[in-house]
Amino acid sequence: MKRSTIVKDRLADMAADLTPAERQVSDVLLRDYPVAGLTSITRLAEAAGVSTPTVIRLARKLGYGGFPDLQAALRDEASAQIRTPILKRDGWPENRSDSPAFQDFAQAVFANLEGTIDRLDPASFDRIAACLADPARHVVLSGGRITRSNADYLFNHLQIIRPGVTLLSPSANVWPQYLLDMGPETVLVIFDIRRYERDLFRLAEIAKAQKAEIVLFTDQWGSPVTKLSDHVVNALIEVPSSWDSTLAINLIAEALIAEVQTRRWEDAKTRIERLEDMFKTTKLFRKQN
Amino acid sequence: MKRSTIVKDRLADMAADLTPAERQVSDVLLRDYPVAGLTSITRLAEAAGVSTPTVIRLARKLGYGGFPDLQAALRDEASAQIRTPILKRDGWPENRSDSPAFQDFAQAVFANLEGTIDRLDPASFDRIAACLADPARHVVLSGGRITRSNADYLFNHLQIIRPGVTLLSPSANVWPQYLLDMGPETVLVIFDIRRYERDLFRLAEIAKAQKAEIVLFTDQWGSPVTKLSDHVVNALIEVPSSWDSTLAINLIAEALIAEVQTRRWEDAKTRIERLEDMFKTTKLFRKQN
DNA sequence: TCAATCCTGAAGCTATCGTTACAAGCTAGA
DNA sequence: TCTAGCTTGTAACGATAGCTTCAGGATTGA
Repeated sequence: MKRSTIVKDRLADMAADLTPAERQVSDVLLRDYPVAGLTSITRLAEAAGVSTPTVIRLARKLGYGGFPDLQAALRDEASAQIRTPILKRDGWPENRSDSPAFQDFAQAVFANLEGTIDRLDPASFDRIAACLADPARHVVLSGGRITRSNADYLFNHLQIIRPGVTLLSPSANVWPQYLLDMGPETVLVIFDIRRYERDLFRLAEIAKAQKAEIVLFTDQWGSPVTKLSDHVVNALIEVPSSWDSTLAINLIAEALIAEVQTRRWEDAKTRIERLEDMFKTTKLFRKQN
Repeated sequence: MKRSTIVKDRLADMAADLTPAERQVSDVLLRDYPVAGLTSITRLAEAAGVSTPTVIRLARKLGYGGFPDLQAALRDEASAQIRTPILKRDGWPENRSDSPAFQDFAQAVFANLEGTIDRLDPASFDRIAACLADPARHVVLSGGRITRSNADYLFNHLQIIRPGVTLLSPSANVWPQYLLDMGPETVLVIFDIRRYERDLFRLAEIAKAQKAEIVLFTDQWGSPVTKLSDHVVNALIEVPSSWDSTLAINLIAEALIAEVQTRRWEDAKTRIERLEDMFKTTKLFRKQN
């Protein structure tokens, strides 16, 4: 019989050959499997009411070199059990000829999206949506070197849904004039992932001093702006590339757009209809060219 | 702020106050959470590439008396996570109070991403990457009302990696001057999802007449530009919202960026280093403000 | 009852762990 | 450029873990 790599199976296989004291250890292990085995040998022995050598003898009987080996096996199992299914999804299309690099990349992105949703506080999401949906508030968006694209994306949609949306220019030297008009009714949305940008921090500082409400989209480590922010979205951004992936940020941005749109459906509807009309008009003009 | 008993939450709360080395530890912990923390402090430190005192400092910062305390907390969490019945582990993180709308949205996005990857022809992906990585080619990008953000995103990154990248202005009336310079060495990247834009089609027509190679990012139904394009990426964009989700387009764009970067690593490396230098210089300038 | 065998824990040893103290290195601001 | 403060790793230390040895105790069969 080939020896199973699963500790639980080995315990079952050897059950008949175990001594009473060893069985007590086995019981404790199985009661909170596999985490129970992840303490020190001393504590495990105490929990089972036996001595430490007994635990070692059990580990050896199961085919491990010693207790640390057994523990490593248990740790691997715990890890495998806890990992969310999407990570180890057997759903990855077989018979595909994607490069391993592409597959790794895609896997990482999925893990990031999942992890980001996992960390997102639903209540916080609601509050952000409420800010952005409030027509009385003025929304100002700003991003950094890379994240300006994300800011642009959110801006692009928000602007269609509601009035009073401004995208700050990437160059910081024109910001002061916008800062002039910021007050308690302003919602400042900042995108700042590593490497965090000093200018954005200063922007947040001044805006905060003027009582603006700050929404921050950042990475898992958190921009310094975090401590100035009223609402923070932490997105996972690491992928097997020398670039960071801002896909998770866009996911939340899109979800917010959908939510905001729902909240102010009546207003947005007419607004969009008017917009469509204008586009049609523009097109007519162009036909003359 | 009441201190959460969940290590993950504490990490998130403190994220902004962590030092770079501590962040590395945090990273390792979260990557295989919570099991990664169940080794010895030495191994954890090694895995994170830091020294053991750093791990202890992190543990203290999170409010634990020392590493063993932190580890005990992690073990409890691992135990709790594994004990929970297989609940709805399939797919959605358990015990979350997300609105159904948000869940539906996220589910749809995941389905879109998977479907998009599924439809993507690896060979085609490679050919597109080859075009974009070829320094002899000139890359021109253009998007529509919504997709200009996607074009901007790809532009933003490509520009850092390689020279000869141009983003067309959203206003079609300045396109002709760019069209003047298009030839067989030009790669024109067009983003066009419903509602497809006539201007983009004309742009493609003229570019095609001048022998430019055309790469098209579109939706599952296919923009009219398809018939003029040499390479087409069809992304799924439907979500339960009155908006379309361009997340799948960004996924492919990001994957392409990673691939292009890999292909021209040597060149890109020095280019990025020079860029970093310039940014540092700019910072020095800014200090005078 | 006795002897042979097996089971078990106490005691001690060594390697490793977790911790502390301190100094070098780095960064930010003047 | 220089200084103050922060960050980080090195080195040294007790404490603990994991392991070995060995002897007491239980069990079994004659």
